[in-house]
Amino acid sequence: MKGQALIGGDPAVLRRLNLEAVLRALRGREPMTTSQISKASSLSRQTVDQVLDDLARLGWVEEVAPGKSIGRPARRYRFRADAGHVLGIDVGTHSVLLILADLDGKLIETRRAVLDGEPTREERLTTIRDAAAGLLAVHPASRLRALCVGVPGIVDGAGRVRLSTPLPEWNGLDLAAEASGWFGCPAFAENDANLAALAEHWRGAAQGTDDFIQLLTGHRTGAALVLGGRLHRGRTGAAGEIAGLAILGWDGSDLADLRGEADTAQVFAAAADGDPAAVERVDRFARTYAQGTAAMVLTVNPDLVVISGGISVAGEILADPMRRYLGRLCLDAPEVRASELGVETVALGAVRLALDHVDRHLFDFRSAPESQPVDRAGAEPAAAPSAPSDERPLNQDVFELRRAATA
Amino acid sequence: MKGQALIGGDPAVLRRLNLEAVLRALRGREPMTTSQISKASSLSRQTVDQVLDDLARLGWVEEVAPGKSIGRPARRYRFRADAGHVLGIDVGTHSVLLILADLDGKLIETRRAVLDGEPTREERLTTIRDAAAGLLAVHPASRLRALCVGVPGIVDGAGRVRLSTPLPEWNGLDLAAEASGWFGCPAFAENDANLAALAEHWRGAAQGTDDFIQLLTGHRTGAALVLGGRLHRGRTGAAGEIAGLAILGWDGSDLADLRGEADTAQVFAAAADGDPAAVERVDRFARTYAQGTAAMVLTVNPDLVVISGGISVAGEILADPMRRYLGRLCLDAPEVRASELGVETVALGAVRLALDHVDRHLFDFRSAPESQPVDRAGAEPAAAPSAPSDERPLNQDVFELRRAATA
DNA sequence: CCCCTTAAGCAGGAACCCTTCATAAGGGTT
DNA sequence: AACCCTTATGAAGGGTTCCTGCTTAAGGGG
Repeated sequence: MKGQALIGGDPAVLRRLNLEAVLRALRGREPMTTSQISKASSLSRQTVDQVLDDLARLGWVEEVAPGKSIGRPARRYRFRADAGHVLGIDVGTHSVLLILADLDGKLIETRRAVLDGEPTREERLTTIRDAAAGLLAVHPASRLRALCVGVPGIVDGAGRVRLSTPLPEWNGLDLAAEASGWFGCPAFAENDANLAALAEHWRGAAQGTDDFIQLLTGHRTGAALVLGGRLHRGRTGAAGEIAGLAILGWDGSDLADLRGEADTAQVFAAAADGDPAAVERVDRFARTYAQGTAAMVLTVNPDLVVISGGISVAGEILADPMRRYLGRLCLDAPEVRASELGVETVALGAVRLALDHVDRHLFDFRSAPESQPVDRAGAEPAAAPSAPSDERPLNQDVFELRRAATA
Repeated sequence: MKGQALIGGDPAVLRRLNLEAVLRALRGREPMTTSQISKASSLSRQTVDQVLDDLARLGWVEEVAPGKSIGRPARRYRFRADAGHVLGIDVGTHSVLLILADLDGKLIETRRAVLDGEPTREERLTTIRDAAAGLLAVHPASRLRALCVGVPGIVDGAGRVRLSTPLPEWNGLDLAAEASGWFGCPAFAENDANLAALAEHWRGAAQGTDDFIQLLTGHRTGAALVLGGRLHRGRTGAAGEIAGLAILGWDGSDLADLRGEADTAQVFAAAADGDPAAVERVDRFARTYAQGTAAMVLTVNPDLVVISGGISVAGEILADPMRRYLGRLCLDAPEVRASELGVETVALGAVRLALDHVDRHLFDFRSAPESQPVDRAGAEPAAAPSAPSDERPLNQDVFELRRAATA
């Protein structure tokens, strides 16, 4: 039914499976001893030992000093989060935010680049690329495994910019293909609201929730959907564009009234102090806001609605009336939370998306023909033991390692 | 991240993987020779031979007469679609439709049972169970592997009836648990609109489309969502209940006007003949209908909207104005098609859901801890070679077969 | 009746995993 | 300091699975 490959396995597939199992056990946790991994993966200690040996030579794991314990000290291994880096990029109209992170998602370094005036398509690209190159130059030992660029506008599944009002010069640009030529690593492009949703799911208000709606309201309002734990983009990446339905009022004055960022915060502050006029304005905003939201909530019946973007400064002042109105409009109202992630949200989501790609590649023992971006892997870096090559299946690497060892 | 088991593999896992690969190659196709399977699965002919031997002894495949060809005639094998049956049940207010199908989804037999008056909870259950038992009695050799019951109303993920207006006596009933006690096979319960969507995806207007909205309009209007090729139920199974938003008009008179089934067909016929009053009524209906649909379309941005239920008799007479209005309301309007499946739609979807369970069990080489229903498998049927046991992993069966052979 | 073509069957070899037993390396105790 | 206890490490043996190469079998066509 799906594009599931029919291929069944050599014994090598088994090995690959076990490489993955061990890696998965080690990933994101404290260093573990061989025996602990053996228990966790239900493999024999012997096998784990051999697998760890391979992984160590490939550079994916590393031995650390043994811990204190009774009996003979056990060797401990940790996942080498520094075996690769990923880059998340948030492109705004006048500035660009870049985050470099390791494979555990720990932020290594953040950088901001500014763009004055009205840059051309190429100028914008070059500025971003140069900023990224500068950031990478500070960490020369690292190997970039994936990057993701967030764009305000509609981006299709292949990473082409379909329609961006804030960045008109990028309309029609095949951004993913462009960026994958930069550093010889897979590159992705994605709508910024979608990335914000990924960030909330990862480290924000939507942790542990697999079905939620992410509202993003700044100068205009968009929404992103996470369903079944996965981003739902829709046919052309336009899922969540409910503002298109005039009757729901999302383009009406009730919303515009509160969307100028300068004024907004003051109104919310006044409402918090109990100023009747401000309370009334917020309430009217919430009623309209809830109406459009209800249409989406009734459609997908999510667990949660996250309010983010410039409007999220309101916090409970807005979330509270939203709860009230949604409770009236929906048979089965979801939770409502305001985002607490800051300006780094979108870039953080881009990091997550890049990491997802790395994970998919690491942990899908079938050759994973799924949605790989244009991949000009460039020259092989001579397979130094400390620099795992990226776009080949694990078992192939092991195979070549063996050959080299026996020669 | 997901509940992915960490288990890595014995050599037995490899075997299981290859059993599945061969089964998958054979499934739903014409009989194949060993060499053909070898090519399709990229396993060696030798291995395929051995695997086929196991599968034959387990009753999953069968040798058929060799075809005409040059050279030594090759033995040919086919998937034994009759190695098990599934049952799909559509429960209505006054009647119940049952379909028995084989593992290829071929319909074996259909039966209808009627229910007069206002049966109690138990009476309705008993009537259905007896009808099913009668149907199964006609095919004593078959082994029932799963069944699914479709219910008009909200059904949660565990198969409990949350809220059913047409079947009030079933409110709160744990239908899946109830039905899984009937024949010692896994049983599922699901909302009828959801099942209709599965049917359309399988053999109806939505073939080949992985993101679509299924509208179901009879006496009332509901909707089902298929996203990413999978049913999206929502938190409490209430996804698609857009009628709850009054402003969209789905509870208003424009729709009620056309929903009495007796009258409806006449109006559509008159509109097809060009009667201005009828055309006007259909157009007004379509406008309101499109408005509620647009809210969902803008939310999920699907490829297709399927119109089904009593209203689908309209065909193009309704689909056409729907296209027009959706085109105005949506930035990115999807295709619109009227269902052409008949009264068996829901029962057919129930068959599909039951088959999905069988497939998942057959083809997921990990022990598949996912969403298994209450499973009182009952007494083991002494493992006759022609009656594969169902709720155990394939490789365990093979193992026991080996043991018996060497003893 | 012989030749050609294709399939089936039978070793031989390699990769992988598991179990078992002996050995090593610490800490605590006498 | 020597001994014991605990736990980890290392090597050997056995079993399963898969692949490759070779020989044998079974048809059809000249």
